[in-house]
Amino acid sequence: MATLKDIAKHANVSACTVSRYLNSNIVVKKSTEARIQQAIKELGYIPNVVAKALKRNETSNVAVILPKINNLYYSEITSGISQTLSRHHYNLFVYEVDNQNLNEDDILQLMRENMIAGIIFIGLFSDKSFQESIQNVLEWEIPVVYANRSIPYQGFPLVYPDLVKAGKLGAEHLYSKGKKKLAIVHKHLPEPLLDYFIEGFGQAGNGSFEGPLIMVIEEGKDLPDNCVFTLLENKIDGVFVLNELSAIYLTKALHKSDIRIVHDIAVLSLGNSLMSEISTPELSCVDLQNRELGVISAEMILGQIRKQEIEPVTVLEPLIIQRNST
Amino acid sequence: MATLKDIAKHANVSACTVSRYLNSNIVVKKSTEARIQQAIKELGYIPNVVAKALKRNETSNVAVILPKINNLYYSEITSGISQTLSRHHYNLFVYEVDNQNLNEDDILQLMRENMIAGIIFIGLFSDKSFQESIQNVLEWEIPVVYANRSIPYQGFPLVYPDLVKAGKLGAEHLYSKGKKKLAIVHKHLPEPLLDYFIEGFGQAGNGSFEGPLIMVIEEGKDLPDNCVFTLLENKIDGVFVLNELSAIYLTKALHKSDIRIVHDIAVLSLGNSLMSEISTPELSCVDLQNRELGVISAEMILGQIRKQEIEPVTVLEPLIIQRNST
DNA sequence: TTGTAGGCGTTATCAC
DNA sequence: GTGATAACGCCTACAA
Repeated sequence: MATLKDIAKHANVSACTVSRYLNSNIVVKKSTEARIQQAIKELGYIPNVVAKALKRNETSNVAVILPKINNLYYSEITSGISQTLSRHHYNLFVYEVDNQNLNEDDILQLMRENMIAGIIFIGLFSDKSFQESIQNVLEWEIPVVYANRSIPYQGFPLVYPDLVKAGKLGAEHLYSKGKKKLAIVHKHLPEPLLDYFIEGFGQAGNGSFEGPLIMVIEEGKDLPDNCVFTLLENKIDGVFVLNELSAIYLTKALHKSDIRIVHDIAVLSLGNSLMSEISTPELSCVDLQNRELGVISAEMILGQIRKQEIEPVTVLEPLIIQRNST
Repeated sequence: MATLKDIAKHANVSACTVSRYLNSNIVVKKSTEARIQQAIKELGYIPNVVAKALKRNETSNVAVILPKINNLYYSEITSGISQTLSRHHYNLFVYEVDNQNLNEDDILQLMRENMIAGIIFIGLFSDKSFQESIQNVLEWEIPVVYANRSIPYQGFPLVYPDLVKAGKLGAEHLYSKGKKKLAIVHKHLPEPLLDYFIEGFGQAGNGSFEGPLIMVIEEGKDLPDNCVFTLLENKIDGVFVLNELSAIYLTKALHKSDIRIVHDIAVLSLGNSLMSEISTPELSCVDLQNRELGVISAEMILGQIRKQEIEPVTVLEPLIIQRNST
């Protein structure tokens, strides 16, 4: 395969002239340019990005670390990242950590070996090792973004949806439909995250309503135990399910028990993937803007790579999507 | 950052000894090994994969080219690929071509610049430029797999589901439920692909039943025009929808028209993502084994990279999944 | 069992 | 405007 040197020889210039011309670092004479262009065409020159990376000590590769790519929640984000990176001529590595025998340290090792230009972590790392990994990443001083992780700022850039606002929007929406007794169903959400939603509920209705009933889904289950019974017993008429899939299962369970969705109990979901749209009834939801989250994550990585000042924390505004379950 | 040379110096050996030791090309003396290990630990050595790639003229990076990552159909396949590659210490580049201003030639250029070890194409490329791209790939002689593209063998490895079998299974399933007049609904499927299904229908029931009614969904629409009306008019009692999303929309449309799914019209879907499971009613489907397809694609790429003889064409056996729509 | 030296393809430095 | 030279970090004959 033709190299820069070959081009140089063929065009009767030095390799460095070709290099600088291609990287538009210099202006060359018209005649030189023509000869170089012709050589490139004739020899079918393909630049070697690997050699370039070695010399420059940086690649154009960004890695996304996520639990699972075959999950619309994560793949929406990833698609936003992919689109943004590609527009800036960066490549995207994807690493799934769920499936595989990869732990956080393995991943970091891999990143460094491959001279990754930046890393976007999506979702939750196992909390035990999280603090240590963070430490390693910070020491390494590589561009990094934690996407979709609603935690206090600890020295690395964050992008996440405003969960308090999500809670508030959700509660307000349900109240506005005339619902009085609300519940939150969540799938083993860590305490601090859940608290954001509860805080949002508190803000809705100026605190004049009582707090929501909290119901948790055990690991490996689709719904809380005795879910429908508990809802009825507590005379709940509006449920905010903090997980799209569970929201769907809930509507199924309610339907099976002949409880009318909306009229008897309204169900509001969180996240706005295709699943909400295709389920029956179509789910109203609080849209967390996942694609946008991906786009912003990528932009923040690129900003860091280019040594620009970036906003350390970006909080996205959730949106209410009205469909047929509320 | 510590390099191989640093390790060598620190361990009082030559760089080449360290290199060969790390690549397990030689056995070194116990004492040497100990010193090297210690040096690596003390200096925190991270191998530079980029330099290695330059020297060896090959990377461990495999690229997946697909239309859309935020689509369960493709992301299931991708997840299978990711898992397999990671087990063999290969990295995965993902390129979306749908979203972006990337055409086939841009992609190929990118692949070559980055010294990609192999490429997996998922799904359909625009047919105009497809033949040309193929030509380029073949000339380049890089490992490549076309996944999920049911076409005749043209010199490059293929993995795809047996669509004739899928059609046969689907028809047999519907017949076995007592359905007599079947229809196929497809979303602008290219002629040859559609013909596979029709052939499969022919094989079911030993040709003693009449051929299915073919209904096509126009670009940008969810269902064929006058879909329900046409089904009723033709007294169709079993529909095989060759697109999961459309199958869901069809059940919705039928429900809206007060037509009983299963009893009046059975709906069979193609593909077995989470969507089939969560829709109402839960969709029976022909499972195309997408994750398995990804796993095999990755294995075929790895086989080629390792210069092993590989099966040029792998055809996957579809499976019937019985749920509540048939 | 270990070391020496050259080169992979590119870019940066300095000179002209 | 252009060129010579060295260097990025690693691997691999070949030599010892």
